[in-house]
Amino acid sequence: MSAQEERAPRKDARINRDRILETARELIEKEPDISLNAIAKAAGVGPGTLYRHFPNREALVLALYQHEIDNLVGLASSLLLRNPPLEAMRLWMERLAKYGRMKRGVANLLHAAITNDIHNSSYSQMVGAIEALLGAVHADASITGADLLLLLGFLWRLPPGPDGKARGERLLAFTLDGLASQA
Amino acid sequence: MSAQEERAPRKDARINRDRILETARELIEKEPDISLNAIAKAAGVGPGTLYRHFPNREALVLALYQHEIDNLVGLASSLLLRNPPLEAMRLWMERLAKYGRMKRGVANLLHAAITNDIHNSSYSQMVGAIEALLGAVHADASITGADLLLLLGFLWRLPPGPDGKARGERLLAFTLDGLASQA
DNA sequence: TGGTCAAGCGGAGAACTCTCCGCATAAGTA
DNA sequence: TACTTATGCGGAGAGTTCTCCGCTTGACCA
Repeated sequence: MSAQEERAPRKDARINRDRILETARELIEKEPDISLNAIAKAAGVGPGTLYRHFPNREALVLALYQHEIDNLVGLASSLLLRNPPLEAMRLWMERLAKYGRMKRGVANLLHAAITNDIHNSSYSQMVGAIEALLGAVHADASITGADLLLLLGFLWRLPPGPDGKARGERLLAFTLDGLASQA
Repeated sequence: MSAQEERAPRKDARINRDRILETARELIEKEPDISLNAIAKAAGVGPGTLYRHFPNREALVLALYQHEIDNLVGLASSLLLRNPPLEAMRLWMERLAKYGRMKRGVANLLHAAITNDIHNSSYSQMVGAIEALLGAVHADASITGADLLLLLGFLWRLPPGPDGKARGERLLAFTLDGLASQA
């Protein structure tokens, strides 16, 4: 039972958090490898404050891209409304691939979300979206949503450039064929 | 043309390299996250020396496991001699999975070899082994050896424990089904 | 409005990775 | 053997990640 009452955060804490995020967005855009200390300084807070809000670089980047993850998650259900299941799956994966290619940030953050902290909410959202797609394709899949997300990890480890794109497309086609043949 | 004569390394350099490797093998066994400085100190060399021989942690771990990579590469051809292609492929992948599970080192190092340095010899050896297996399964595969190695990356990103093992087995079966249905 | 106290802050500092460069020395040369 | 030189060595130190803890302050209550 014991529903632990999470007291709302203090206002200054919220302000600091927002300032850090805003500053980080600008600085990381310019220079992806900028140090967290430098971000803290630019945001006008101490390093301790930054690290309290975001325990490591990945957590910070994750927060930066939370919005885009939300989009991706929402996309799954809307694709399912308008398309046959396999087609929805294909379209969704292509969008995922696009994120993986464009923003290496999304890439690493998803990997981090997957590996570091299994109770991470972004991770469960993503798994949920995939489960929905997978369930539409066939009710009793041999692999789970989490399995598939892990498998799709290749999308954010592709080398940059047209070569990487081609490899991503081949592997995606391979994966979809596998899913289709199970249906 | 210009075949640049690589002069043989100095004897003391070779000795130091070996001492570092030997020390690293012992220390990393006990404590995987031990600092490179600590390894250098234990090996009786300065940090600079360690970093000259191995530019970063991954390069060092890669050197430690070079022997096991050689084994894996050799295994591919001997499996092909004794088994039908698909079975050889299956057995080889299972061995790969075992390495991935047992030694997280092999894991990360392979990832590093794949992503960082495309001209890395361990990487090309592995791709070669996979090409051989793939070629035996079907002459005109839609995916390349490098593609498949990238796909198999899930093997060294599995969570530890029985849960991870089960997931690995499911994904491996999925992958093999896909390869088989292309044959 | 003043008092209480937990939430939150900042920065000193520990530990680490990796680089740079002056010095030592192994390996060729005469 | 004595000389030369470029290969390799070591460690100081710059830059980074992340932690710890004493101090500050916002939020709630009387």
